[in-house]
Amino acid sequence: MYSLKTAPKKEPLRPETLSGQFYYLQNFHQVLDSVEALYEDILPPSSREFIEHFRHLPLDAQALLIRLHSRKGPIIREDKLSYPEIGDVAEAIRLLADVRWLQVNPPVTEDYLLATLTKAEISAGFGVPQHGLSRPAMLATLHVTPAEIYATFATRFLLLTCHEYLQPLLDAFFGSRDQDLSAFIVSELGHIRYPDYPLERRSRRFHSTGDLQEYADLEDTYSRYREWRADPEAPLEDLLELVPLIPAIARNRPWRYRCDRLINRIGRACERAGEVERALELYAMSELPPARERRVRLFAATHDWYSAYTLCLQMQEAPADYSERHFARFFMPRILKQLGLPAASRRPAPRIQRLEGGKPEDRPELRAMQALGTDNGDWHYVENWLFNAWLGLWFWDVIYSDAPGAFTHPFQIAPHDLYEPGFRQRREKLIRQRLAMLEEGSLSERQQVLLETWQAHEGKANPFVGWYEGGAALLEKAHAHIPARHIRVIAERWLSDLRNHRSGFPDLIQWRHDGGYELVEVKGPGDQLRPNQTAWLQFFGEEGIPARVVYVA
DNA sequence: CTATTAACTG
DNA sequence: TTCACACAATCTC
DNA sequence: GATTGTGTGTCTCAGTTAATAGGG
Ligand SMILES: [Mn+2]
Ligand SMILES: [Mn+2]
Repeated sequence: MYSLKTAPKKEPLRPETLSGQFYYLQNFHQVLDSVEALYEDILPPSSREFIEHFRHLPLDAQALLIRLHSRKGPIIREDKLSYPEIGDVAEAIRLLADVRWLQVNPPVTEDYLLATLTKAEISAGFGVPQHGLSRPAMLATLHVTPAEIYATFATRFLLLTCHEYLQPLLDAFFGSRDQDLSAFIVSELGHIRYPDYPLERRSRRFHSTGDLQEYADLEDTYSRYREWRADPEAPLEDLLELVPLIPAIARNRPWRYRCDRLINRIGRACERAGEVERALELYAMSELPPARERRVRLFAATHDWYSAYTLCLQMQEAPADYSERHFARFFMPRILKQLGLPAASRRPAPRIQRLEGGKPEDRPELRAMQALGTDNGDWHYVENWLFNAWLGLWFWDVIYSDAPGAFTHPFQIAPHDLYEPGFRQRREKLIRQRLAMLEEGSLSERQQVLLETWQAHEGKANPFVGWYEGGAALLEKAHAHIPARHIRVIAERWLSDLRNHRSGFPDLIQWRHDGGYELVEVKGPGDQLRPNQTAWLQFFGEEGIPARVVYVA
């Protein structure tokens, strides 16, 4: 792989000697150092080799590789490179090509090459008219081979081929694919301020080379699924090819959720294409709702009432979440009827208040506020913001406390395991303390805690607190009007499933003159309660928390 | 020719 | 990419 | 009424540049 001529120099590049214009290379070296420190023994051998050889490349070659990696690609034209800080780009290209991390004029199909050419260039190069034609229309009439393109244009076409070595390093560093090297810049420029959390004793999110491989396979398959979705012409067969690529189900792995979500989405696509058997197979692999609901519906649609009954019964007795509980409750009577079994009596429909008033062009929530009037107190349109902000502040220190595998790099908005099962269990002691604090001390002391937390962290990126103007005042009101017991039981339910229980709160809240409060969910015509809203409303009813639904005509 | 969009940058 | 929502089309009861 | 799918607004870090679409 490495010829003598390009054999590594003895001394690796020392990133601390880099000047500011190589900021992006400094950042990448930080990634390498961090990943080596945390995951040295489980990195794939090819990635370890990559690191070793990368460190020994000359500065220009290192810099060019990272510059190219930050481009969209996949094909990049040499004549479009303008990097004054890199002295000899041609030499850097030669070095990268020598170690096979880069291909010059690679054997790819012509569409990748054409994507780098402008309409004017294509027109001039191949004599096709460009005026009045959209790009797709122009390309439709054009038939050229890659060889012809290479012969026609003077520039070289570059393709990075080190993705398979580089990606595991970035996966290991970020722990997910939703961030890239731009996180360094965005943070440095102050566009995003991250919360403070402990990084001194980092613990691993990946525990073996297999873990890293499995996660990479999942994400690669996921992006192929997204490509399939984006193309309306793509045949179902292309999608079905992905199914065997989905990693063997990794129970208790952090990426189980993403895995099951991908399975559910492919299953849904199969349903739309009429591939019921395929869909059933896929859903059977997934534990994530609505997999079981879809199976019950498909059994029902094919009149397999016995299978529908068996599965629906399992859902009823051990619902994975509110949506399964909700579905089993309303769908079971239908199945029982088909089987000739007696159905339990229907629950009475909740009483709904109908309101009229407000300007018809306004949003239903605003119309309801006007119609409800302010005789008993002011209304505020807070929806999910209020309780998430309140609880997000109260549990701020818990969320950003040390926990196994929670924090691995400096650009995290939340702990990696925020929405994973076991989030509470891993922080049980602290959570109990914070819950107990809710009903200890004086009202003003607790209010002080909230306000100080707001002031200390205002503006920092986080999953729950939106730092809106006037938000702190609303939270003070909430603290004064909502009894501590109400907050505590809401907190318990919120903590039990942060992903699902962070939404579904009622639209409006009223601070009543009598010191109390009331929650109101507004429904306009054509809108109905969603399962997560029903779940909270039912919970509020059980706990004696004042909440109702109003319908705006 | 102008408005919109995508890519790129720090 | 992700929601939360409004609304339309289609089918079933 | 139930179900499913679609579109919309919101939110993406902010600012510059080049390419494209589309109208006159
Ligand atoms: Mn709402
Ligand atoms: Mn509503």
